[in-house]
Amino acid sequence: MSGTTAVRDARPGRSRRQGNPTILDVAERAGVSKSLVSLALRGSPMVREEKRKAVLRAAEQLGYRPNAVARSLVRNRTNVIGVMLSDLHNLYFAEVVDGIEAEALSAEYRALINTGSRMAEREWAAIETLLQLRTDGLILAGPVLPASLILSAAASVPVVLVARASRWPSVDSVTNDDRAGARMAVDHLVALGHRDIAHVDGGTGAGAASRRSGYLEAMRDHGLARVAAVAPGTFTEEGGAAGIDRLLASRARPTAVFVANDLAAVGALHALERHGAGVPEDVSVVGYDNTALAALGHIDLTTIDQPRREIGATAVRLLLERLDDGRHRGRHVVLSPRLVVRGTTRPPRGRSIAATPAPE
Amino acid sequence: MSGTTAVRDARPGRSRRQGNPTILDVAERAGVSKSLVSLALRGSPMVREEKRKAVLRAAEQLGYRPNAVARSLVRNRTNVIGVMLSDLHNLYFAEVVDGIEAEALSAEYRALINTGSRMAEREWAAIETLLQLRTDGLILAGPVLPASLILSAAASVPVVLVARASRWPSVDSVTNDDRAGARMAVDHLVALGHRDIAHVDGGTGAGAASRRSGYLEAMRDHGLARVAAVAPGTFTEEGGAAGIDRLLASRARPTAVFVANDLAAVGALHALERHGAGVPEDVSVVGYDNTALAALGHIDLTTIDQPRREIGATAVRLLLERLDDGRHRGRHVVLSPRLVVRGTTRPPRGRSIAATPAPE
DNA sequence: CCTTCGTCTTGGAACGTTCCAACAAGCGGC
DNA sequence: GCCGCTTGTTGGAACGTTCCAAGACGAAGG
Repeated sequence: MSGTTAVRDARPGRSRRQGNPTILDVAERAGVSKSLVSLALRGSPMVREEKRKAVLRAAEQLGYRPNAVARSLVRNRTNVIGVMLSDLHNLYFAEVVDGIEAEALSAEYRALINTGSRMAEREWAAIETLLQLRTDGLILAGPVLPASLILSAAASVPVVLVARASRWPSVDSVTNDDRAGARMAVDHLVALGHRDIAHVDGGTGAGAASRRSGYLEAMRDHGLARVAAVAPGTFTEEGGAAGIDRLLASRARPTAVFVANDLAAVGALHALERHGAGVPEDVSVVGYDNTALAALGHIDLTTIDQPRREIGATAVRLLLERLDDGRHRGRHVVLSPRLVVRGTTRPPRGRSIAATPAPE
Repeated sequence: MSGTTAVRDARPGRSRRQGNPTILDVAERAGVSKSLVSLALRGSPMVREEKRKAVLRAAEQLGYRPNAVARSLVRNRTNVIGVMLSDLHNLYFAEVVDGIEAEALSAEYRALINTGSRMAEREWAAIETLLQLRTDGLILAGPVLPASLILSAAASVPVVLVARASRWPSVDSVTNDDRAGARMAVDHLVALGHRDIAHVDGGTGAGAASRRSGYLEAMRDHGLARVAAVAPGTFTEEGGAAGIDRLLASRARPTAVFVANDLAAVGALHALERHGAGVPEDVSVVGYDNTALAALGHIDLTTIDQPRREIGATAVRLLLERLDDGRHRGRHVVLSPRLVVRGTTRPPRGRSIAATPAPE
């Protein structure tokens, strides 16, 4: 216990006091070799208790912080999962990221997010950055990139697609069963007594095609193929409003509308209001995604919920399967949606309802 | 031009065909030294055109991708700005990040995001990760961390606070002039003819205190101190609704309410509806933040806009000042908000209005 | 023909870790 | 009194870059 008479100035010239302290500074102060410091800090059982304490104390005193860059270089592994988010403004992805982070954390990985503002070029730049940083795997959430680029990324690192289907063996994917979700929406409306049910679709948006065909299938199955009507729209507020405008311009007002996502549904709500149609008295509306928007009391939208956290968690698990278990076959997971009934749907006028009829 | 008879198998044993190609593989294929490859790829003017082409071609053929990890290690600089986002679910930050990315990109930096789910502990973990990755600077967006931890991060890397004020010289900050914003809201309502203006506040949320005192000051300046009323709330939908409930329970209905943020304002809208008060016929409502929510046609909320992109861009610029110019004094930038008039405000009943009076 | 000077090009050191083979010391067994 | 084993500890090599001092090679100047 001779105290602080450490080896200290072993190197006469430069005293190593510049920049962040390294493992060597810790070693010097603790009076051991750099290797032992490395061992001790990583909690190896091969280190004598006494030395471990000395190392920990020295590290603490110096404010030592491991250099992940150096570590990654030698280990050839970063323990980082790169997440390319096509759109930060879409709340849908926020919860997916929650799932990603939780699952990654529990496997000793960190998630780093880079975004691509819905532009293919920016998305590729984001991915390129993550690849150069040598992230161990990549999760692409809602990319609008051409498939060729996705495949080229997958050539150097495991890639999982979220909210975009993949058929390739080298790229896994996690998607929602949008077709089934659309059927749920129609089934719900039919069960309430609606027959004249229209659809405002999402154009070329992710999942829009499946939702459209799910709608058409369900209508057919209920013997309503003849009244089925699809108005073109987009996944935006304006798209939903424009869809309603077009719908009402071309035909009699339906008693219910299934809109391709929540944001567009809110646009539809507003457009219906403009056209003097009350929701839900005159027209019932169903959205899709169950975003925070739908849950607002002021909007209170019946919608289809996607298990977003689960989607994110699954994406990480798929990545880890390739990373840790060395899987090579492609896996394409499809998760099931769920109907969430709120205030924008009710039986059409003239149909009684089991519960207390609305007073007004 | 003897073609492809490259030096190739200089190393007899291992043929270097494993993992990603390195600068050495490129050098071998191009028949030059690793140093020249490094120079050529970075666009040095000291490289003869002929060799540059050879290097570029070899790199292309091998699918070479620079290893940012190795580069960072030797340069002791990553060219990465770490962004700790307290809450991915808050759309307010999405646009701040847009500003950050745009500005960072134009300075040859990339932004990497890590999130902290509004929990101090998670936030610190996120920051620690970014520090271990040796990001060149840190932007903390809306942190709920204790100041001591912020300061300890600032000891090793430049730190800029967004949406949280700093007085410390070692930590810069970019905030909005919330006090001025609140005054704008009150001024607008007073100009419309309102006198009985209440406030639902944001509790301990970021900026809530300034907004509250801005409201009180403005009321005083207009000689309305006696009718000023503050109902406690939070920055959530429920908080806004609860604030209205409390307000109406304790006093006569005001003709206008200024709510501390948009989300709470939407909650207030819903609560007023519940209480049978029409907006804006009976009560005018002003929110704060001008989130996408406020702009929805169906909500159409008058609100105070913060220059979010500008806030993000400014944060990056502050960081670069420390990084490139070596500034050491603290800078605390305060940006000005702007009133956005939409459909939830109008003159109180009985007051005429210059424009066409609403027909109903 | 030898210097000197520019223009290119090169090998070696460094960055801060981890990994590995090797070593030191103690200890029991023969 | 040496062997082998276990338990700790160590220095050197490696990871893939960048940086730097120095080398190669002509061309120009004496």
